[in-house]
Amino acid sequence: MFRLTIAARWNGRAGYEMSKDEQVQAPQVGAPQAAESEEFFDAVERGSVEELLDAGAHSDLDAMRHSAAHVMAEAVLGIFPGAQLGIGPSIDDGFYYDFLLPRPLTPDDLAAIEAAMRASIAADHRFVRKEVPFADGRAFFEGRNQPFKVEILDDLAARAAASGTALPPTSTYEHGPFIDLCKGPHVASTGKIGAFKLLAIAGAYWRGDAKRPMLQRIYGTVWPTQEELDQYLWRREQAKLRDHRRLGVQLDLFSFHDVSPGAAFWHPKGWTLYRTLENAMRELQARRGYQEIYTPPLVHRKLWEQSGHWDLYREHMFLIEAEDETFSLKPMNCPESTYIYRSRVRSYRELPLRLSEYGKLHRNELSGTLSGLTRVRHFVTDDAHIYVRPDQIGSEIEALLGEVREAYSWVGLTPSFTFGTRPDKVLGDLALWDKAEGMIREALDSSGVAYRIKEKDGAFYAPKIDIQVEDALGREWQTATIQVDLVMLPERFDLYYIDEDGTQQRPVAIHRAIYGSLERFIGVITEHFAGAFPVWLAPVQAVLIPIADRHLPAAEELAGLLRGRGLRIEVDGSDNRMQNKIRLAQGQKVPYMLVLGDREVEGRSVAIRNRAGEQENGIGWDAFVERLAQETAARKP
RNA sequence: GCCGACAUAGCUCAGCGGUAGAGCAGUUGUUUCGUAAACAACAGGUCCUCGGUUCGAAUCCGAGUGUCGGCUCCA
Repeated sequence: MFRLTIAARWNGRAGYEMSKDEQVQAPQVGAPQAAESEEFFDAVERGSVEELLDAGAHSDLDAMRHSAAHVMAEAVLGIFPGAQLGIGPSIDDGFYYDFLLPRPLTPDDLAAIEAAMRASIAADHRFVRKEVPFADGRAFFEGRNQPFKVEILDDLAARAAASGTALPPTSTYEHGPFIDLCKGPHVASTGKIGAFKLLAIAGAYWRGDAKRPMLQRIYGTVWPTQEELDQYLWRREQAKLRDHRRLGVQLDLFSFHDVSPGAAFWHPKGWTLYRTLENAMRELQARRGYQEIYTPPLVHRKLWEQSGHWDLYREHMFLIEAEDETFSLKPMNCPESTYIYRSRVRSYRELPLRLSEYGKLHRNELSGTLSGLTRVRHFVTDDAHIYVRPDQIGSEIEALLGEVREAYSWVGLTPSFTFGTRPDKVLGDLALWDKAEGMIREALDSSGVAYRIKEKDGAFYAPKIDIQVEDALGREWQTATIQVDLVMLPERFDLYYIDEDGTQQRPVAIHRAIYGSLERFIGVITEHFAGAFPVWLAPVQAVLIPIADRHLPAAEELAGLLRGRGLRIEVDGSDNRMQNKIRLAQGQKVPYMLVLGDREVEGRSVAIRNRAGEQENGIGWDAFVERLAQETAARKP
């Protein structure tokens, strides 16, 4: 329920598939009484989708949302009699409907549509389900000039023919003047639709296909009561306050400029955060037997021809001509690491060989997809390529899953795992793909982690385990990835090692990133923490606040002690009043404000205020230095 | 890339054919203060860029760029 409409941005494909099912083939499940159960309202308040499902009320709210979509379509047809209807499913928190209209919609149109919807709801039309023979149904929608509905029906017919089953009857729902192809379920009558609001107009390709017509989609939200609608709108406002793009400006972390779309300019505080994350990972990697490398960002096209990127990834690469030769800014680190692998003959004793790299990557993403730090054209991954013997794959993946869990515990995120299988366009022998998929499945199963399967979601060179995290608002982000590559690096670059028996053997390459892109990871955790980063990550860990000028030397002295331990400290030596200094530090979400006045200077102590407003007075300097150093080292979220 | 919207001071925004505005931030001065805003003065703009309409354009129209909401894509 906390899930926002904008969540569709990160979940677009799933949303679309759900909508198709919804419209055409979802089984009918109804729980009409559940909405009144106490569990239901508790779950709404807690915002838990899972609990809602448990309470059995999901489908009832769903029915209300889907019904609201029908009422909206009725209103749109009233205003644009020739409108052609696409699909109109319920989604998380609301609904949408797609229309082909003679002109673009304006915000004024939304107001008019809302008014017409209110009239329909006030009229309390009953929803009536009807089933007619397929041919009659098809003729009906054809006669009404609804080609998209006819297409849906034809698809159903084709599917029935393919599976040898009988043509299904056409099911429609009718309320008042409006009739739609629909499986349901719906609420009993339009009057049962609660408080709603239309939220946005957007373009959407018919059936999600960029080659098909662009329809106009109207998003709306609907809730059982006005109060719940108001709460939802309030949560949307709150979500905007923790948007990393806004916090990036407020906290002086980074900025974006039109001279380099899709690439962040990192300010001192943001870069501090960035390096702190990077160095924490370096520490983990040193402990886990990695060796860091660095390879050139600008590479000749022949490398990409050899790796397969030229055929399958070129559209995402920035190309550069120099002296009649074509180079590319690297979109991935992987191929170049093979040059280091091949720089001498490798023994089986060296494996696993774990080469990590913080490589600067550029990918030419479509301009319309760019979005803050979470979708950029330039970024850095905490990448590594691990060359292993085939028998080491299982243990290596298990170790990697442990690394993911450790790193995510630093920021209090719970990773969830997805297994992405072979996509349509791939490199290499399908038998090798089957083998690699089998290895991943085995490792996942033996490590005991719960995982989902996403068909055809692998990379073009390897199946993969993707790691998603939810931020504090329940939105899901893809960050880490673990890929088992039998093809691109080992085969295409002809890698081998000398085995125990003196024979040449092919290694397996595991590609992995734990934060994924540092940029995206920082975007996610900024929203997760609403900018209030934990002590170990905060760009400024404490601000020292002298009450009057005469306390400034003592503040500088304490700052020196803290900085001597590598801690990140600012002294507010301005002539603002103490109250204002505290206000500014709160606004910057600094973990600790240390006030020094006459009492503190005399006793070499500080008055500590944390950003939650909690107060501790008379803490000795040495004790505080020790405490902050320990909290920093602990890397607690 | 596609559909739509938006672009005014460092930030948040008002102005919407007739001399460019506010709050915060900034600078300077006064103030030296005990847990979320001391007081005053000053300064700050190619109203995104280019072109058009008009006696006159921040304002209307067109193109470009960027951003935002979606769609498609997403290692």
